[in-house]
Amino acid sequence: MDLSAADESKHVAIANHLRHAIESREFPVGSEIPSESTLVKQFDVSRGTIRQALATLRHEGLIHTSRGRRPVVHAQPLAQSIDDFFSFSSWVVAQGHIPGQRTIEISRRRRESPEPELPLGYPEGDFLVHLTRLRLIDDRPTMIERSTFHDSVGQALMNFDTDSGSIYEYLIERGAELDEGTHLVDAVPANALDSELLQVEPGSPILRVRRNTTSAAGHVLEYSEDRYRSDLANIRIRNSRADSAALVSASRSTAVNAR
Amino acid sequence: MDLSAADESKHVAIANHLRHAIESREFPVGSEIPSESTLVKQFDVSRGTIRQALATLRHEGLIHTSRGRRPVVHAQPLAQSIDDFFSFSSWVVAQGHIPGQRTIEISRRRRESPEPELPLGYPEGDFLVHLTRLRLIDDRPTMIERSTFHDSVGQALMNFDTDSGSIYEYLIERGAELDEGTHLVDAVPANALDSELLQVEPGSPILRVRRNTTSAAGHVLEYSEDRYRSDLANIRIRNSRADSAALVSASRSTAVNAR
DNA sequence: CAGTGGTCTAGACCACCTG
DNA sequence: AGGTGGTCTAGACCACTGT
Repeated sequence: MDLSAADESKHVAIANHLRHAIESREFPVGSEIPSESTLVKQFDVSRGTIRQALATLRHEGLIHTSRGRRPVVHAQPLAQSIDDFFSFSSWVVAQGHIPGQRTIEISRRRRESPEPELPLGYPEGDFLVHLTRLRLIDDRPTMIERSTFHDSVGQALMNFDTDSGSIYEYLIERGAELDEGTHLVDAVPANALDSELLQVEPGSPILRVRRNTTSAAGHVLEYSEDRYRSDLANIRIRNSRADSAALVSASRSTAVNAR
Repeated sequence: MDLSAADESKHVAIANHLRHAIESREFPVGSEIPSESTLVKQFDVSRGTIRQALATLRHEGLIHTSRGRRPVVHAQPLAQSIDDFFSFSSWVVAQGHIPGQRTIEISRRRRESPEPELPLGYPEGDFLVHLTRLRLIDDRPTMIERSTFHDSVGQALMNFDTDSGSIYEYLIERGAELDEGTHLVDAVPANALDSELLQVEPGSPILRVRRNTTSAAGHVLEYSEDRYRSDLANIRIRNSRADSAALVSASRSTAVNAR
C-alpha cells in the first residue's frame, strides 16, 4: 500500500485502508484481522501508528480488541458518516433513494423578543433566517423541515436556491462551522400543516426531531424542527459496551422499500 | 494526585480525575484545561499517557482539541454512561427521579415458528422468556416494556422478582454479555393496552423504541419493544464532526419536571 | 516568536489467551 | 511458551495558534 499521499496522515490512511477491507468483506464479520505486529511490517510504520488506526476503527464500532486476541470484525452493521446524520439529502442517497425538496417559505427578520421556540444562547436582536421546506423521498412527502439559522450562516442562504438540494453541504462548502448537533426525539400528533403536506390524518403520530447545531466553540448556528411521517422514516441508534460512549450508526432509516 | 492505586491504569486514573474536575465545574464550560505539557509535569507521566487520557475525554464529548489550542471544555451536556441507555432504572435515577415497575406478565415458552415480531437470528425451537412490565417514574406510568429474552439469559429471570428493579443490572451481575444494542426509534398510535396502562387517549402518539441486544460475538440475546408516553420522555442524541462516528449523550431525557 | 496539539518513532514491560 | 494487545516512556518534527 502506498502511504506517500501527503494529504492525509499515515494512521488515517491505514484506518481507511482497513475500513475499506472490512466493508468489502475482505475481512468477513467475525473474522480476525492481522495482528498489530503484522500490520507494523506490512505498512512499515511504528506500532503507535498502527494502534492509532485501530483505535479509530474501534471507536467506529467496526472492530473489537482485547488482550491476547487479534482484533475481531464486529457483527453490527457499518456506521455511516456523520454527514448522513446532519443532511437529509446525503442520508436518502446513502439509502439508495432520490431526495427532493419543495420550499414552503423563506424569510429573514430580526429576532423578536419572546421567541419561546428558540433555545437559549441566541443573541437577541440579531437577524435570523427562517426556512420551511417539505422534504421528499422518491417524490413522496416524508418530512417537514422548519429551520432557523443565525445570520452568520443564514445570510448565505438568501443566495441559494433552496429547492435545489442540500443546505448542509452548501453551508459546509462555504466554511460554516456546523460541528456539533444535539437532537431531541419525541412523538407528537400531526397538526394541520403536517396533515396537509405529509398527507396523513390530523392527530396521527409524527416523529419529531428538534436539532440544535453549534460550532465547536458552542455558538448556536441553527435550530431546526423536523417532522417525519413515522411510517416512512425512523431513527437507528447503535451502542456498545466496548465504548464508553454510545455510537449512532445509520441514524435514520427509511421504510419506503418495505411498503 | 495519587496514581499509586494499582487497580486502574494511569491514563484511566487521569481521565477520571479530569472528568470529575469538568463535571464539578472546576473547569467551567468553554474554559481551557491545562496544556498537555502542564499535565505531564502535574501527573509526572509521559505525554503519551496524557494524550490517551485526553483521547478518552474527547471521545466522550467532554472536550474539544485542536492544533495550537489548549483543550476546551464542551458546551454540550455531559455524556451519561452506557448503563443509563440500556437500563431504565439507572437512567431514571440519573435524572434524579424514582423508578418503579409493575410486572404485567412473564412466561417461558418454546419459540413458535412464525413469529414475525422477532428479528432474524433467533435460533428456532429454542425456549424464549417473555416479559411485559409497566415502568414508572415517580409512580407515574411512563413506559410499557415488552421484552423477549433468549433462554441463555432469560432463564435467570424466572428466579428474579421482576417487580424489584433493574433486570439489566441483574443480568450483567450474573455475567450476561449484553454488550451491544441496536435501537430503532419511531412514532406509533397508542393501542388499547397503551391507552389503559399509560393513561392516554387511544391513537395518541407513542414514542416506540425497539431494541436488539447482542453479545460482542453477535448473538441476539434480547429483543425489546419499549413504548413511551411521549410527553413524559424523549431521546437525546448528540454528535460531533470531531468524531467520525456520532455520540449518543443523555440518550433519554424526562419531561416530568417540566410539567 | 513561543507555545500548543497532531503525528510518528523505537524501544520496554506486563496481562492475557491459546497452543 | 510464544504471541497477542494494553500500557508507558522519551524523544522528535511539524502545523497551527496566539502575541
